[in-house]
Amino acid sequence: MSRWQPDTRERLERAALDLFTEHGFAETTVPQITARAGLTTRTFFRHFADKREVLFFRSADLQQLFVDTVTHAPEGTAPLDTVAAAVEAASEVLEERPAWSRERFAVISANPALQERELMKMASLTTGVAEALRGRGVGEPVASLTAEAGIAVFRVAFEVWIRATDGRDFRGVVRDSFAQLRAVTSGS
Amino acid sequence: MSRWQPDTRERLERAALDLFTEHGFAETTVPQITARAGLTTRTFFRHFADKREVLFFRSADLQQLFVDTVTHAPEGTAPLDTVAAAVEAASEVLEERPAWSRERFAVISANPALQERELMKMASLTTGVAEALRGRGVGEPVASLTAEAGIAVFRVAFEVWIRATDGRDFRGVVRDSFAQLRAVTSGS
DNA sequence: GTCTATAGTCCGATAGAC
DNA sequence: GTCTATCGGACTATAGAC
Repeated sequence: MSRWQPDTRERLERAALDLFTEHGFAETTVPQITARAGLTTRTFFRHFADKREVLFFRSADLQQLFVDTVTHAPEGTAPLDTVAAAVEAASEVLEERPAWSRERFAVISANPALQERELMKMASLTTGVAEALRGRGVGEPVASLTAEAGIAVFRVAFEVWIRATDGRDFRGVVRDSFAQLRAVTSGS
Repeated sequence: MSRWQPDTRERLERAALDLFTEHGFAETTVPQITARAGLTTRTFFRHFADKREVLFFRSADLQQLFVDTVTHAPEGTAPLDTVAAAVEAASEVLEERPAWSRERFAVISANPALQERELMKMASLTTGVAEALRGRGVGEPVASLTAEAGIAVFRVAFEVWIRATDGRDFRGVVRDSFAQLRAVTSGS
């Protein structure tokens, strides 16, 4: 048994999300977060590069899922279809803890600094997907364009899904969104 | 004659970009910027919400151009074509001061915090374009999807253009990129 | 784990433009 | 008189250095 609780990261994440929800992101200080988790300020910055990062360190899992899904799509699958499969696969992550997803979304929506970080994670997702596509032999700039379009659909579908009150499942929203993207780009 | 020089913002912008280029963004302090411009620290924060914003306050012009172009496109133009026209119109802004565009791009590329802010401005651009599309009667989520796709093309085309050594004009890169997006989304 | 620099806020005072 | 822009300084939290 270790001298420290093994779930330090998770406790900090939980304490932070609770405090951000109660008092707002800007109004919560790092010492307040660590006090609630029974740790020191220094410990916080050992686990997270900055105060915002505590809400985002799980996005690495999502990126891994996207990259794996694109990489292991059946041979011959069209580039955009591999990305569509990846975005649909995200439903597993999102629908696993819907309450957490919503709470987190509410906090981020209320703070521009957090939206910036969210956009950075999306950009990282895009880069990862583009790289995976190049690994399948897709050239540039088609790989980047496909990744950008796919992540754009993810962003729009996520917003539709999280705001929906009727409990539509994420996969369905994603399928509709991809169909709409194809319709929009088919003219001219 | 006024007690203050009238071009405070511009002088701060110039001093900041010079110092960022010479020493890097993180290594440059706000007092150094204001000293070079002959002003006090406090004055900097009156003009810019934070240190990063000094590189971005001109993006409001670009957004206005995008919104106007979409809004005033000929009646009956397909949504994505109005956005394509807006992205092409950006060439005027970009090719007006190419040296400044490149210097600015180099500074932003070297710093993640600045990339976050850049992404935020792109998101704002997307929101503005989506709103303009809704003003033309385009419904949701088609308006958002079209705006996202168009700005994605802008982002990719800008990178291709700025990295190009052969002096290709921006409009041509944009046309090619839109054509590639259409090709990518036409399958399946 | 302590110490410190810098970003960024808040208070007020002042001075020219209109 | 009102509006807007400058300056001064004290203050807190973040984040990095040691």
